[in-house]
Amino acid sequence: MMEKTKKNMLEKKGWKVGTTTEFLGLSSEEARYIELKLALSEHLKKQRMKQKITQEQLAKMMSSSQSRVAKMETGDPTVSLDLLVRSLLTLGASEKDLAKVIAAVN
Amino acid sequence: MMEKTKKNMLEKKGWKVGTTTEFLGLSSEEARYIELKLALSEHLKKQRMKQKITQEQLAKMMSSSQSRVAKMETGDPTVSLDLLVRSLLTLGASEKDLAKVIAAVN
DNA sequence: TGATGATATGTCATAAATGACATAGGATGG
DNA sequence: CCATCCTATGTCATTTATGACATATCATCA
Repeated sequence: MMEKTKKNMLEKKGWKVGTTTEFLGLSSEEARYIELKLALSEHLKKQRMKQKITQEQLAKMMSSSQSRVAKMETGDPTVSLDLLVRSLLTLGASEKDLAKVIAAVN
Repeated sequence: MMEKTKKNMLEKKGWKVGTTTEFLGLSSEEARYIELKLALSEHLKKQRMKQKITQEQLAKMMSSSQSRVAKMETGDPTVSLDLLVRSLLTLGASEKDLAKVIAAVN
């Protein structure tokens, strides 16, 4: 469950989150959507490191840039789910892998 | 597994897919990414209908428009994963629900 | 110390996605 | 037949995401 400090942390990162009350209510779609992205974000970083690949290399594999990969991994709000998923697929993730990460969010 | 006719169908819908050989090879990331979107797309339509909600109503719930919901459900290539996922969350899908749909893709 | 490699942050022009609107197509009842 | 309701398709101005670049921060090691 998300607490107030998490909301602050997210806003510091640049996320535009709704009111605190709404935010603290039983997970709005918005909050859950953000949590989903962050979960994929973390997983991406772990997977990339596990494979001993640099951001630069991953960027090249998917025709992106190092800076964008960095943003993906730091949970920058300008990064889309699309890009996160494509990154994971590029790293060899299976549909089941993705599903596992997503199912673990809450 | 995707066959040639599927590639044609996708291109008719407006998807820009790579070469046939690449496409028919063991699922490129691109193809898998597209299949993922289509799976969510279909699930969205099913869920919305199951709940007896019109595209117009769903659109209002998520501050979108009927035409965009239609595009989501018909697999229009201009629709993002983000929007598909947010739609499903709006319809009350749980993370496990999403995971299930994704895990079933192949 | 500083040099080197990796990651983070800021900015920007371009590309892509979005909501909105108009309108077409389709089904169902009257 | 034709209203009425719903869905699909096309288009477009605006918003948002993207790759690219510069530069900053950080860690490791000689």
